[in-house]
Order: sequence, then structure tokens, then C-alpha cells
Amino acid sequence: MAEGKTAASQLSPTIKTLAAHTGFSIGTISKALRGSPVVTEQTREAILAAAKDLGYQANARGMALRTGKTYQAAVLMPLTSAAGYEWDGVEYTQILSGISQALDGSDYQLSVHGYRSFDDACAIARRVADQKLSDGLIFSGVLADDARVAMLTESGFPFVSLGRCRKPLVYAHVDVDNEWAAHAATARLIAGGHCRIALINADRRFSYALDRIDGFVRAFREAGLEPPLDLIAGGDLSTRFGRDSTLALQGLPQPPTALVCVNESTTLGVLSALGALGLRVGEDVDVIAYDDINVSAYFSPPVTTLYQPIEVLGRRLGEFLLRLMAGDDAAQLTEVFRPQLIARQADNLGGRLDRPDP
Amino acid sequence: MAEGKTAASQLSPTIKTLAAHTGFSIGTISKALRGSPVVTEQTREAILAAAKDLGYQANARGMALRTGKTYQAAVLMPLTSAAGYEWDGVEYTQILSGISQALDGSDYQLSVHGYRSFDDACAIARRVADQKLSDGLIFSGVLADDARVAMLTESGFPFVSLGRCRKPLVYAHVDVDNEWAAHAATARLIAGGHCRIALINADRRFSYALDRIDGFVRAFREAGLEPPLDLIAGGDLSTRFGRDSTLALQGLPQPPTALVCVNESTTLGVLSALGALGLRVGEDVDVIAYDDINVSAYFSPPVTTLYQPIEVLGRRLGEFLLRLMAGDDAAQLTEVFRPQLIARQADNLGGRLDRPDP
DNA sequence: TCCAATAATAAAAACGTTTTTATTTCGGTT
DNA sequence: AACCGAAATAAAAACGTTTTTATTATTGGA
Repeated sequence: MAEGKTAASQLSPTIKTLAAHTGFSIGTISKALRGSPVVTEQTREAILAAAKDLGYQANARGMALRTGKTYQAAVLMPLTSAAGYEWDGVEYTQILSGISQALDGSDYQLSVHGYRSFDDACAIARRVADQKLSDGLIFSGVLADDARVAMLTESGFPFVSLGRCRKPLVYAHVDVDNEWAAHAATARLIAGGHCRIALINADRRFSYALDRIDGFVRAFREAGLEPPLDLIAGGDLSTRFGRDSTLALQGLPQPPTALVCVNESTTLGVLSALGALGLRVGEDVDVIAYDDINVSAYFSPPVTTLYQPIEVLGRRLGEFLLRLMAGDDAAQLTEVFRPQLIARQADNLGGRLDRPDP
Repeated sequence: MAEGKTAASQLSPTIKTLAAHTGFSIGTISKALRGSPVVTEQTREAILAAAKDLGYQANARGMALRTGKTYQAAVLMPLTSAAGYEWDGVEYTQILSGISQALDGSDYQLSVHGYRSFDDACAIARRVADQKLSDGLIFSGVLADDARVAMLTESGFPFVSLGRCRKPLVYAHVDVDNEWAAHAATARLIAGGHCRIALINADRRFSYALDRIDGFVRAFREAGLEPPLDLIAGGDLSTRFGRDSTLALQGLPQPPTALVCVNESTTLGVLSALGALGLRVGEDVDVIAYDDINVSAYFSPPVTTLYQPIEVLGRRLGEFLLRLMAGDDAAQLTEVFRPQLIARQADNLGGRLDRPDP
């Protein structure tokens, strides 16, 4: 009974609604909205006014179908399903937060793909690129020889990685200067009089784990010492790993007198193990940690850290991806952050570090 | 020069490609793929074989445009931009992990929308629903009177909340039995001989903060005691808040002898403050904490917790949303989890709790 | 005064689906 | 033998855009 128009006006307005209201054709409407120079200023204004009036919002699916774009920015996120590893990957909240902020003003939506293993991550990356599930991709946990980086670089699919692989490929990335940081931490401990220093590290297949070993080794070499390679532990970055590896290391004939920890999750496990062994941090043992979620200040005692606000990295990841999708050159979109050393009491060995050199 | 077919075969195959290969019309192809009963078993098989052969994958954008669905499940995620609050919201990694797992086999993609304030969250929820940016929505941090719940319930947009509001509305939700948990923790401490018990709680506008106060108060009432309302602190759930509020409480004329902490982030701050004041946890002061990321076991000393694997809640959120989007009744999609008390040494007050009753 | 060139807009096609409507085929009735 | 109904499939329309092509109106020049 009621004419169609009435019913239609209930639904969200389309470009056709605008056409009916303004009297222009849908093509003209589209051009006006996209800012094409072929429409008169006067027409554009009329159309924009009508669009505002009716609360017109372009239908993302229509655009997506026609243009082939998805207006999605995808992130690969590690799933932490195992019980006891709940703290694993907590930094992802920060990363996603940063990316989300970067994408905020843009036309892009943030979509998250969970993966269970590296192979899983590769398969998903391939699927995203092949099926064009998104217009760009962000991921972390880069291996020294990372299949995702290789594959996506070759196919030209836009992506930004948090971390660098060890192949001479050109691609957009954000990273922390892990070699520098490990060197700084180790050198500081060596200066404090330590020579049995442990490195609680990630698994060696990760590129950043190798970087850290490099920095660790360099600090010893520069001091004229042989690096204690037996004190390098590699594993998942869980609290449990931090605890277990510390217990194992302290059971050695020549246990470490200081530890460099690769993130705060493991650091908590390290502190827990040291406490259980009756070792006082800052007196019996020194600890320096990588700081990813800025919580080390609250450990007892507070731990000296290399701090890098990870959310800032996340924001940069998002910014880079936007620029990449806008056509910028990947070679220009790289940044390596150098973390900041925040000295707290726990690596001071009872004030020894402050003691003037003899 | 080369015929069009060759070029087309490079791109991902569409329903038209299948039509050309099998000789059927695109309508029949579509019906066969969707499992419509009108096509012969024989044709279906032929079509399915061809689809497999060519690696056909339905184009999500085409489907989306035609059906009006988006095949997106959206999650509202709080952004934690302030420096010093990096640990805020770390549990979101777990939540997203759980949701992602639930969505894994489905046709739905997980998309994340960050928000900066409650009003922001409301605005985004409204936009998602109005513009149909997704087919369903998940969010947490429910207020006692939550505009999102009210708005979405009224509009009929599918959503699942982590937490319940205090209005008599029917909607899908997952929650923790916070009243029970606060009661359990408080009663345990009262049984241990405490009567000056503090509750380090979230802001009172959150529904779950009120639930916890209810349980806290009930435990005192049941013991014939007046609840110490002056010892209820409310704030953001940061580590800093845990520390600051503990320092403030311990400065009172009659400071608390025990604390119930509302999550692990604040707990770390509480422990940090107690350590700074020279108070030994488990001897001078007792602590029971809500356990959200299962890290309390590594605190020094380990803290007794009410443990609920939050990833399980996340998975249930995803499952409920899928069923809701499939047309299930929201009234049936509710679940309240009761956390598990994991007794550790730190709420024992030097063994007092284990002492047989006189 | 007329033509060509230009500007502005309209019309049509296309993206890849699903769904509705139309057509064909075939076995069974009358 | 003509017809009917059902079954299977084909054809067409539609979702909301963008882009290409076509049309109309306007201007300037000879």
C-alpha cells in the first residue's frame, strides 16, 4: 500500500537515495564524493550537503566488490592456548592498541587472525595474500629465515613486520635494536664485575634471539673475555621457562652471578626461581631485563630494564602499513628503535657499580 | 593476442570460471556450493570436483554485498595509551585468543575496534550496529547501567557481553560469579582471623565492581561483623593503582591486615607497596587475588588466587556469538563461571588458617 | 551561422555473489 | 496424441559501488 520510498528511507541511504534527492545520476554522486575534479564545485556542494543531510555512509561491501580492495588491515596474533602460559603474548594488547590507534582515522578496519604455530602463521599469511582477505598484513615473531617475509616480498603483498629476518630482502619493518640492547645490558653487568652472566633468551630460530646473542657475545669480546655460551638458555618466553631455566642454570657447577632476561614474563619467572633458591636480587645476583609491558618497576626489588614502549612500535607498524597500502616505497618504511636503559637497584650488586674505579 | 581465458586463469577463479568449466549456469553453481537440495547429486558432485580442482574460494565481498552480511565478528577493545599503564588490559590477549579459536572453523573474521573511553565504546557500538560493520559484537567492561547493552538489545543487533549489567534485560552474556568470588575470598580471610580487610576494587560504575562489593559485604554480615566500607578502594585496574591505594590504606589509623585484589595487575602493585613498607605478605599481611592471567604463582611469595582461565571465557564468548548470529535465542546463551580457589601460602597468616579450631 | 572542441553530466557496464523467475525436459495421464 | 506437473537447470535481476563510455549543453573561432 505505502509507496516504496517510505520503506526505503528507513534503511540506510545508498548512492541511489542521494541520486533521487539531488537529481544527479549515481555516477556523478560517486565522483563528487570521491573528490573527482570533473564535477562542478556547485554540484559537489549540493551532493555533499545532501549526503550529510541524509547521514549517508558509503557501503563498504559495495566499494570492496567494485574496487577489489577489502579495507581491512590484518594482524597475525599468536594464540596462547596452553594452560600455564596465560602470560604469554601479553604484549599483544599493546601492539594491537598501537595499530588500532594508527588506523583510527583511516578507512581501514583492523582484523585479527590467530595462529597456533609458525607453519600455521605461514599458511594464514599465504591465504590472506592469495585470497586478498585484507589489503595488508602485520606480523611479528620473525625468524632468521622467515617464509612469510620471503613469500610476501615476492608476491608484492603489502606487509610490515615487527622484526627483521636475516635475508637481504627489502621490506617494510619496525624493530628494536636487540643487538645494541643485549650489548648494553651485558656490558653494564661486566662493568659491575660479572663474568658469569646468563642470557635468558628466546628460541634461536627467532631472528631477534640471534641478535641478542650477538650483542651478548660482543660485550664479552670487547672486554677481552670469552663469552659464557653455556649460560645462554633458549625457549618460549613464558614465566615458567624463566623459572625453570634459572633453576637449571643455578644448579651448574659455576652458576651465573647475573642474568639478562629477554622480556618481563620470563623475568618474573627468573625472580621467582631466585627467590625460591634464597638468592637476593641486587646482592647475590644481578638482573637486567628487557621491558615490554613496563611492569618491572613493581617487581621486588625493582629491576633495571631496557625500556621500549611497545605501543609506540605498534603505532608505527600501523602507520607504515597505511603508507605502504597508499603506495609508498617499502624501502623507506623501516625503523629500528633503540630502547632506553632505566637503571634500578637490582643490577647494582650492592652498590658495586657505583664504586669509583680504582 | 592471447585469448582472454589464459589471463583470467591467472586470477583466482570465480563462480563464472566454474560455470565455464562445468557447463552449468552460475545460478546452479551457487546452489550446488551452498548445498541447496534442488540440484541433482550428480551435478553437485561435478561442481564440487571442479571447485576443488580449480581451488575455488567464494569471494567474501560478493557474498557480503548480495546477502547483506559482513562475515565479520567485531570486538571492542580498550586502548591503553597512557604511559605507565602498559599492563592495563593484558588479559585482552587471552580474550581475543579465545574468541579467535571459537571463530576458527566458521566463515567469520575477527575484527577489533579500539576505544578510548566508555563514550567512545558506545559510539563505536552504535556505528557498528547502524552501519552493519559486522554481523555481531563482543565487548566487556559492562557498567551497571550500560548504554551499549540497552541500545543493542533494543535494536536486536547480535552481541555477547563479558559481564552483566544490572538492568532486567535479556541478552547473551558470559560472566564470572564475582559476588561469589569476593565472598569466598573475604570469608576465607575472616576465618583466618582478619576483620580489617581491604578490597582493592574497580571503579563502582562497573557492574562487576558492585558484585564484588556485594560479596565482600555479605561475608562480613554472615560472620556477624560490620563490613569495613572505608577499606574499599576503587580505581582503574593498573599496577600503579594497586600500589598507590595500598600505600594510602596502610597509612590509615587502623590499616587493613588483609587485602582482596581484583586482578593480577593491581596485585603486583599491592605487593610492591607492601614490600616497600616492609610488610611481609603471609606474615604481616594476607593477600588473596583474582587471577586473570595466571601469573600469581610466580609472585614472591605466591599468592592465593581465585582462578578462572580467561581464555575459556573468550572461547565461550565466540561460541555464543556464532550461535546468536546463526539465529539462536539470546536467552539461552548465558553462562556464569565460578572461579576456582587456589590456595597458596600468602593468605595463611603464618599458618593461622590451618590451626585447628579451639 | 555553423562546426569543433570542451565541459558537465547521464547512462551503462562491471565487480561476484544469491535469489527469483523463466525455460526446458521428461515421465505419466487422460 | 496432447497435455500436465514436476524436476532440473538456465536466465535474469539485484546488492552498492566505481569506472568507462555516451550524450547533451556550452563556448569559441572562423
